[in-house]
Amino acid sequence: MYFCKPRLSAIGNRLFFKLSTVDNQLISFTEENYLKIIYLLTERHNGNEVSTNKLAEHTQTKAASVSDMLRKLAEKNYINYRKYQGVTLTEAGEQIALGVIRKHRLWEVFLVEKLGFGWDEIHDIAEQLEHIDSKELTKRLDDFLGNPQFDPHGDPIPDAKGKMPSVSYQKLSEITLNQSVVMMGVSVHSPSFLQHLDKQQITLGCDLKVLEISDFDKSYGLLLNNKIRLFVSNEVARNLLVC
Amino acid sequence: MYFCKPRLSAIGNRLFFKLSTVDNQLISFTEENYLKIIYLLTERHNGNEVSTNKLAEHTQTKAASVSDMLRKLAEKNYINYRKYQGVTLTEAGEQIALGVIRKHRLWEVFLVEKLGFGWDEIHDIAEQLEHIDSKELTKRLDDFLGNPQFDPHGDPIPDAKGKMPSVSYQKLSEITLNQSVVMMGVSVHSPSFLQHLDKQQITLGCDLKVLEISDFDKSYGLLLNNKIRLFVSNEVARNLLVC
DNA sequence: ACAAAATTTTAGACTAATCTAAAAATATAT
DNA sequence: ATATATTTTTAGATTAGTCTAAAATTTTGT
Repeated sequence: MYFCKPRLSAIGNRLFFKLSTVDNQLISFTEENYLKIIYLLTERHNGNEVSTNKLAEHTQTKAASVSDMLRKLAEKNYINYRKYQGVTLTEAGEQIALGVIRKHRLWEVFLVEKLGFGWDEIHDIAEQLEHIDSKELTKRLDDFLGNPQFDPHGDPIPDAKGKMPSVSYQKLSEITLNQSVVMMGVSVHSPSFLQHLDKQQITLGCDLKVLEISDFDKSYGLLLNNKIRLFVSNEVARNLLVC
Repeated sequence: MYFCKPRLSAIGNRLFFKLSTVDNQLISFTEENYLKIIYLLTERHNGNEVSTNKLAEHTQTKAASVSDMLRKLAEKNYINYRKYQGVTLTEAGEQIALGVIRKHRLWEVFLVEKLGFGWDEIHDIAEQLEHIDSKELTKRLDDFLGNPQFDPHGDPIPDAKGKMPSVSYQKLSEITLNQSVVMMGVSVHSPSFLQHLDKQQITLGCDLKVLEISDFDKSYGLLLNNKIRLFVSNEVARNLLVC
């Protein structure tokens, strides 16, 4: 039999819950999560600082816990942190975040393409798989999947060096009357939203022509794949990414 | 964006590092590991109690830590524990252990069959993947792999209900002169042992005929696949499983 | 510009899982 | 059979990550 200490590891007296190594720095599972969330929220806020409260909301912890963690991440030089002013990632922090996001999105491709999961079922599983620590595994998985550039939600997959494929999506809600666009992604990944799209047969890659924009509620009348008439609320239109 | 609390979860004030749920009981990552190791050591010791020191050795912790954990696992009724007398698994504990072992071995098949890893490279990665908590994922992975009964080391894979395929392997060291056998598994998974076998082209499923057993050191002279003469030490012969 | 509201940080406490050192129980050897 | 050695457990401490409550800072509204 051959065992090894798998994901808990004691360094000196210190217990780390799942480690990965970047430049010989130990990164805990929890730290990876914070960095990933900071990356995604910064991206969503066009590069602006992310606030403690926003982080508390998305890590599902309390602001006090976030403050503690921010102090720690700042000490390790993963984030730029001025008290009360929110945070952004340093270069080092961004590389770690991109590594986690890369794994998350590759696993999502695996779950959909190889195991036949729906795009509404994969998030929570990928949330676990994204922390598996093996460079070689990530590389081989990437090759096995055919080096995909985008995940099943249309999100770009960073390459091994952390470089993101460039994307220039617009929201469907920004598209004007009679324009034809291709559905490229979603900006919300909640199962209920994705299932709503499934019901209307709106899938990645489908054609959408804007036939009508309601004056009343800004809902959209669409022609799907030059065949089917359908209507989506403005809420849906704001979360559909097209080009 | 859609986040969820992935693998750390607070119940009341309690922090769990990675949870899985069996009968609504929360099982931490660490508990899963202890149960798995108790299962494997009990199996190896023909159903006899496992000692605290043996567990400390295999969990890579100290005996004092093991004692603490045993108390906890006994409280939750995962193990039968009489102080100073070692432990065995209860039915509940065994089911959890078998679930972890099932995932470990399925992932090993995936790593070798789909990603092209060598059998000497997969243990540490599977050690992480075995804790991914999703019934549906395990089921789909199992189907994707063609419902394998054995992993790349020849170890049996328990089914979804925890039932192990029955195996009746013998050690090569128990085989008598001139017998022909098929290589079915290994009882040690260390990379160095597996690489040693690779060098000699000893693989799962190969034919081995015992041509010679040295009086001096009990090493074995073998005929591999009716073609190649080779010699293995008694140490190797004891860890090759055949039938 | 200042008071009130909101946000963020600090202080102090808790849990899981570990540790070391010491005490208790069991096993071994003469 | 008893002293010694080994193994196991207990006691007390530590760390990461969380919590609540209170204090500090920033933002907002008049």
